[in-house]
Amino acid sequence: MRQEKPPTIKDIAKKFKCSPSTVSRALNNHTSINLHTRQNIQEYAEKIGYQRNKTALNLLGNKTYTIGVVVPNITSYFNAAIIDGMQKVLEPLGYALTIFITKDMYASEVKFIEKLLMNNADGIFVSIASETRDFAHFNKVLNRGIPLVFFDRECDFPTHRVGIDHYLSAKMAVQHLIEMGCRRIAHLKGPEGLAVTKSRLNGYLDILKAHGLPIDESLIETAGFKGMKAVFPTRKLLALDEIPDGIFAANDETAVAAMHTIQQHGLKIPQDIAVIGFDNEPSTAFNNPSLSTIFQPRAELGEEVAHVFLQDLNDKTGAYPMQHIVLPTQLIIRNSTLKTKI
Amino acid sequence: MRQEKPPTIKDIAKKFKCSPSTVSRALNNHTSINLHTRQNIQEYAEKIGYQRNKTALNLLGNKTYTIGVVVPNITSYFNAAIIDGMQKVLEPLGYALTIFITKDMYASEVKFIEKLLMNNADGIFVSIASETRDFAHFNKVLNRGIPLVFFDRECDFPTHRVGIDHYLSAKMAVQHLIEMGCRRIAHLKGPEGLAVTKSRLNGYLDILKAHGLPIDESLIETAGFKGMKAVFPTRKLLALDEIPDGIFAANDETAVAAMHTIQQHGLKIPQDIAVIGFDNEPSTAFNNPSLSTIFQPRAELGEEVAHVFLQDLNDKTGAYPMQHIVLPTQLIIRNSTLKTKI
DNA sequence: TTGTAAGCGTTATCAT
DNA sequence: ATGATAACGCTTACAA
Repeated sequence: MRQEKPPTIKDIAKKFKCSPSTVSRALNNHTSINLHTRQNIQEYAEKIGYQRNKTALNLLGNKTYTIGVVVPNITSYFNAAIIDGMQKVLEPLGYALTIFITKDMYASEVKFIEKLLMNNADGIFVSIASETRDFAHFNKVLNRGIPLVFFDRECDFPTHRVGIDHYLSAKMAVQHLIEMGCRRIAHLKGPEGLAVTKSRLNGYLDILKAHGLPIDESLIETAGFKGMKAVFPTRKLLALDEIPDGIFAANDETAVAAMHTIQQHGLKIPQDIAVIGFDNEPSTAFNNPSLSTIFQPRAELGEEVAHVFLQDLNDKTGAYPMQHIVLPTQLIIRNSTLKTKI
Repeated sequence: MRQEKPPTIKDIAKKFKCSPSTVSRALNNHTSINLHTRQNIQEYAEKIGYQRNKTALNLLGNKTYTIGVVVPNITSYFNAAIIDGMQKVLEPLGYALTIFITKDMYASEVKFIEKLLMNNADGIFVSIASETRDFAHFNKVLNRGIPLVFFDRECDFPTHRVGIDHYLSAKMAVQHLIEMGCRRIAHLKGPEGLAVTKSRLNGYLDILKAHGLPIDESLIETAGFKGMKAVFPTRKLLALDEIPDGIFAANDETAVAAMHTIQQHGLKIPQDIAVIGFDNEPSTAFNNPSLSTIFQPRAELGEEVAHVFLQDLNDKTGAYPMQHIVLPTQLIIRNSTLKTKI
């Protein structure tokens, strides 16, 4: 059972006492090959379960049909759904997705890009690690002419980008809290060092200013993207002399953790404190209370990344312009912010 | 910028006016090569950013350092965390994980296995699709001597398997409900056609019997693994003349959806109905009330899969015995079942 | 210490 | 209609 080497084109050639090239052509259904032998060979190949060796093809054609996806994590619904969207578009075209998880570490990111280069990936999709400050490792990718697409997380590097408008979306979220009557709105920020964290913070600040509301530094805490990390910052908010009456959280995970912490504290949501999240993970509809949030079109994000890649790849002139695609988000109003009926 | 072909060993050879083999050996640090030229070549290679072409290596060595992971989905935290565990063990050893998402479709599963075979994957890990009844597509994998490891979902096919004891875990969960005073316990089953669904159902049935509790068919509903799909079955339970006082859900997602539905109905958890889930997704600790559940060691599951693969691969005799690894689960008691203090 | 040549599996070009 | 050969990038006996 072990050891059984897969049959090659040569094995078939021997069987038919013909040359490997004949077999190759027959298998590729070349009309130049005698219909009879062609069919015979095809049948036999089928019978013995012959399969083209893709590695050999790769070496020849310089195309691997492999795409590297470098992400901080895949356990967040958001990233998983994006990958889902990528596969939906790319798999039918014969591409396989190779996933590398950086855990937000710069060193891993660099290593994975190197690997992908060695493996001759046909394309590379990246959601930048939060640790990453230097982008030199991506220069090689560009120099090799490999399509490189960044998604979700923003960053300054001259390549394709697919994401949403974090600044605007933050504004939408906080604007909604204001409309619900909140006047003392806290922000549980995402991870330090991420451009999107800054963008959202700016959205939060600007919309407060626009409404003439004061900025209170003590209402701004860093919670990251993990629920566990949000508990302590939330407690700090609840320990303030004047507690907030609304919270804009970095994502749904932190929002849910914040809600739990608030409820543990004996306060009511949204009556005492309204909470809004970010992402619209499916489970948030089932929270108690259900969570208001900003919907990100994650599957579409993934599909769009794939499309940009394909267009770049198919562009013969090599002059495919850099894409910067921004998909619209959506305010989802549920019970966690519904202080008054609207 | 485009087109820049990656440098090959030949390019370096030309530069140094030596043969490709010399370069190859120098790059591999063969002691037979003059230390001086060896270093020169290495430096130059480094300088121009030379990287071995892995495709060529693959063709030579018949090893791709690629592992195919075939899963129903990656958006469930559970599967994502398993993949995480796999990467943790395998990536440092140079393996890359290629992910294929079947969406529980048999046809996709077959197609992906074919692909993986063509791509000369070094190993294949599978969580079987719920549609799959026939396992013929896996025979080729075994015949080619490619290590095949099934994980999570149970099924009858003679290959390695890594998972938990679903029967026993279900018993644990329901036993707990009984201990909390539940006497009319409903079961929201997982997807039809899955062996684990049956195993858990059997656990549920057997433990009820063991406690002398009656089996009521109307208390057994199919909810699948998706929250949305659990709402209607839960409503059916709530519409019964005699509603249940406890629910054992297929997983946390359905448990949370069930809780929400129950609360919408004006009932209290756990006072009116206790609810227990399965998996222990991190977010469930933050639910209101927090969700009791069965913890599955998902990361360890993934790591164990990787270890089994490695052992099989390294076994020169080809007689590595079939592994059937069962990892222990754990009852996590939270507020959704705490009718009385314990 | 270094070069030559064969080979991994396939296809394309050029002959025949 | 089919065969021989070179090529893809690299490694490794075997020679020198």
